[in-house]
Amino acid sequence: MIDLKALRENPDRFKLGAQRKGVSVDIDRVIELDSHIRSLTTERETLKAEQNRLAKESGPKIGQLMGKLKAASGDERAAIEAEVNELRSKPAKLKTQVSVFEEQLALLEPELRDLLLLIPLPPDDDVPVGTSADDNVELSTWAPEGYDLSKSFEANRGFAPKTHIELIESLGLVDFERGVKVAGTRSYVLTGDGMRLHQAILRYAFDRMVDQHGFTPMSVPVLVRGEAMEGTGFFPAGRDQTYHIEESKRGAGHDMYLTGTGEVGLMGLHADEILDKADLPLKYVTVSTCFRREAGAAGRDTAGLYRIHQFDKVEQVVICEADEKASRDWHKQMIAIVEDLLQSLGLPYRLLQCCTGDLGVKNADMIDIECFMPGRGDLDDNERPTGAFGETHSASRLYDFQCRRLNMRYRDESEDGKKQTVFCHSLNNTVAASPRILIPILEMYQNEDGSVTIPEALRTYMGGVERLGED
RNA sequence: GGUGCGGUGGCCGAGCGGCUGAAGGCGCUCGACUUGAAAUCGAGUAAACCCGAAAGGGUUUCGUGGGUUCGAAUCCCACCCGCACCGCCA
Repeated sequence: MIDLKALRENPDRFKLGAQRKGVSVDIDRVIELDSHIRSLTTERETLKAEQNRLAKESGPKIGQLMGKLKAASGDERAAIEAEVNELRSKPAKLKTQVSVFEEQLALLEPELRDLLLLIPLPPDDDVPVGTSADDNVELSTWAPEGYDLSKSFEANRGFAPKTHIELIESLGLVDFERGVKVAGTRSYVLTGDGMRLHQAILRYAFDRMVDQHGFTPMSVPVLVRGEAMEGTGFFPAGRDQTYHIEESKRGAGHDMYLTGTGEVGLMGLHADEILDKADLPLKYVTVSTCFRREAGAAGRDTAGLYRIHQFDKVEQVVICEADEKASRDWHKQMIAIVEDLLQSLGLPYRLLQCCTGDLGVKNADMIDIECFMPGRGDLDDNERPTGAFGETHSASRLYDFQCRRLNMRYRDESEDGKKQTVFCHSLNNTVAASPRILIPILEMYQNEDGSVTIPEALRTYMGGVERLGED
């Protein structure tokens, strides 16, 4: 949720932001509704104040008169009754007047709310303007000693790489056929060492977050109420991407949704809370199963483990004070954590500055981290892939966009010493999403004989196994 | 699935038609005492929105929505959520 006051003061900033993000939303209508609602509100409140005043004034009088009435009779009685009726009628008149305004407001307020939910957070000025992923900007690359990203995998290693799909098949790590049998397209079953490697990377990443980076480990619901989806900014825009459990159709009180990221559960934890400033920043890590419908991605990445409906992800979330510098610093730190992890695994990667058109409604800034996948990319003359980077991580900086929607605040003192409540800032970043991360691991660690070496860091999580596919 | 109970401020908890934006406690802030701290004592301390340069004023909010009433945290209705016990069960 954006700040309505800020929009009122500077609508152009939000118009430009929406335009740069490629989101079409009628901001002029929002301004019109807002000013209309405010003038109606003022009138209603004036009447209401008068009504309250009268009620306070005439209440005791009515009480007194009613007392007298008991003892009175004849003309005196009639006079008292008339006076009581008079006293009662004034507030009643106001009440009908108030209800006229209330009816009008009841029509306009939901419209404003619905529109507000659609207005994107304007991208920061230092985010490059662009319309699609093609306009994203590479910031840096990293590769382990002895691997030169400017050369092909074959030039580096002396043999042509197999794709992760080929390696998976020959090593028996995944059963796609049976996955599809059980759950349909884009489903899979990790088998044997495939499942073990999947668990190994998740646990390795999770443990590092807790042990080395001091994040608080959490388990969170992946089946959540709509409020959590809306609060985190995934609704209404991302409804299509979300599995919807229509429990209300079965008589339950409300529907449920399967989350596409642990971010939803983690951010939902403190919704509607006023936090203690001393408790910030909150640093949470969770590992959760993620569900994505991948609507609109029909035909893209249909083979292999790249684009699937269900996966597991270690996710980091930071909730910090409302300070741009703090947000920016945490963003860098959270990216550094991932770089450190990837370097410990010896996986080549690059940092990609997402352009405005690739940000989504809730981000001010987003850095994607892409691992190098030798089995991806365009095909060469021999119909073999030439290798390409593939997104494995995404680091978002959201300012107070989510915390406004979630109503997550903390107490602070303003410069003049006054106490106030402030919306927190939030950030999130992938730590490791598997099985997608298995793609670069398998493809980069493959050997000429078709075996795959287990990265050293993961071996303790693999019962000491050093190599898959060894005779 | 059955039965019972309940949802009040940052937290706990009282109130059960007007004097209640809400007792009391905890927490927090400031002050006194103290070499300092603890303890103790005193004062203060809800949120959102609107008007205002500010001082200040107004409206709303006791789960949500509707109703009764001159007036509702308090009465009525519907809904949501939670807890306890029983049944079933990983």
